[in-house]
Amino acid sequence: MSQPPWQPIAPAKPARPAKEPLTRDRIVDAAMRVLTQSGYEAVSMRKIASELGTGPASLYAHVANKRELDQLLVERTAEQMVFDDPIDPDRWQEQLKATMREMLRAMRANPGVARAAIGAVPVGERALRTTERILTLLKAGNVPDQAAAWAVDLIPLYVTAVAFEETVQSASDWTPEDVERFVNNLRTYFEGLPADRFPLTVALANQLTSGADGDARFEFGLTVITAGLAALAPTPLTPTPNPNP
Amino acid sequence: MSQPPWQPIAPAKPARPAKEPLTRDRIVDAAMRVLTQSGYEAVSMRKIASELGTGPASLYAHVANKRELDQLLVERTAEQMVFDDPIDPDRWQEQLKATMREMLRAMRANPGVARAAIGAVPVGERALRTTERILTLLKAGNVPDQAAAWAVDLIPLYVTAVAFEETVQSASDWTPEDVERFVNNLRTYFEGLPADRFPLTVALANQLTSGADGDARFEFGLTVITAGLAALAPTPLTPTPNPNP
DNA sequence: CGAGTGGTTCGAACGGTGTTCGTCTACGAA
DNA sequence: TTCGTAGACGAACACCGTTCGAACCACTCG
Repeated sequence: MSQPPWQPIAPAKPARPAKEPLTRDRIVDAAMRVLTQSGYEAVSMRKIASELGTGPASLYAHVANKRELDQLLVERTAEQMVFDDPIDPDRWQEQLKATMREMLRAMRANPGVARAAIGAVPVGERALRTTERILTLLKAGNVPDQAAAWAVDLIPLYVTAVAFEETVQSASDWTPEDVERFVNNLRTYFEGLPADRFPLTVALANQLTSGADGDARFEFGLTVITAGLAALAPTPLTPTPNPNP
Repeated sequence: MSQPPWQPIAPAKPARPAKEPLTRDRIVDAAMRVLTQSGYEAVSMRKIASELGTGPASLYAHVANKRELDQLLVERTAEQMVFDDPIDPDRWQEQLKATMREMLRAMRANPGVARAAIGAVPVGERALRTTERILTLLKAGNVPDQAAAWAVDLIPLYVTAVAFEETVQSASDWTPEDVERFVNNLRTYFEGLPADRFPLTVALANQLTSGADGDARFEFGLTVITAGLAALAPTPLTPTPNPNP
């Protein structure tokens, strides 16, 4: 009872005023706090509970299990994605890339949530806006319906996989120097391979180990996927000098 | 000293006859057994140890930690991939797809290994052959060096993500009927959305929920990635009826 | 031959995890 | 006021990865 009353300045708030009872929202809030501060590995029922000043068993009245809580975290992350750029059919490829960049940004802002997202079908309110936006952009690009629908699966899968990969390697408490040393070792390892059996791996050792630091690889994936989708359009609307009937 | 001499009946056995000592290989063998039988979640140091008739502490003389063991499982899986198709530059796109299919096949044969593979850089002997093969195929397709090098990252990432997604949803002990029911519910959910805000999601509800069963979605990803990579070639060697200068 | 020595084996334990059980409490309805 | 019930929660269960320290074993060196 040492807790002060959490009344906001205006007491006319619709929510409960004192000794705030546990709710789903408060639990997800606490989980997000732990997630952004300490990463996914640290998000345990115990830590969330202690963050709320209670025990782990209390959470189970509002959340079925940790998987469900993970799903809620994914939805929270989806809610943080903002797509305010009005759709311009002529720039659909660039806008699709920007959409994917925004998805990655939101996932990076909540390190570790990708792990929960990779197997989850997004059915939440805001995730649907992402789906609708992707479909609209692909429609603008004249991509066939079935292809567009499957792209709705492919695109989040790629973005999530990239985010997950990043969190996995950042979770192993490596310093940037460690990463650089590892990459250097990897390059010299590639260069030292028997050139008769792995000629291209040896020759491209530099390229293989470049871009490990940041976004270049992700941008490459964006380019590949966007170009691949564009190639599925029966009549390309892209600025190709192609005077089609 | 109560231990009797462990000589077997026939002393001419080629393998070690008695009380086989722990080795890395035997540990990985046991881990693979657990993995294929019970999935990744079940692969614990304790279970592996008891499979070998010992305690978990014994493993640490041969394996640094569980992450290293995971890496070894990934390498084992990579060793199971067979690429005996001689490279034919004219069919590089189809052969690239076949390579990715083989990667998925091997990962499916070891359910759960994808989870260990998704954050791991493949440096093992056999994983290098995959790398070399991908590079060779992309070279045949006239893909630029840096693009080919990054594709070596992109392609396993996609295949692994697909495999991981599959294992996640199969790990949640759903029967095929459950999956079908879930997909049906999802479709009616999409169909029932407000059509003014999610017009395309409603209209494409059927396509969005199709192909959940098997390989259609994976094949779609292959097509997109391959086409996207082909588009990066400065002078396309693909059979496109494009009389370019 | 005896003494050391360095690597394996492994029981026990530490500190963590998700989850369940059963008790208790507090509040709205009757 | 009493009752019923939903939520809170301490305690416990069955796991997990990992470490410690003692026994053990096959060697080599003196």
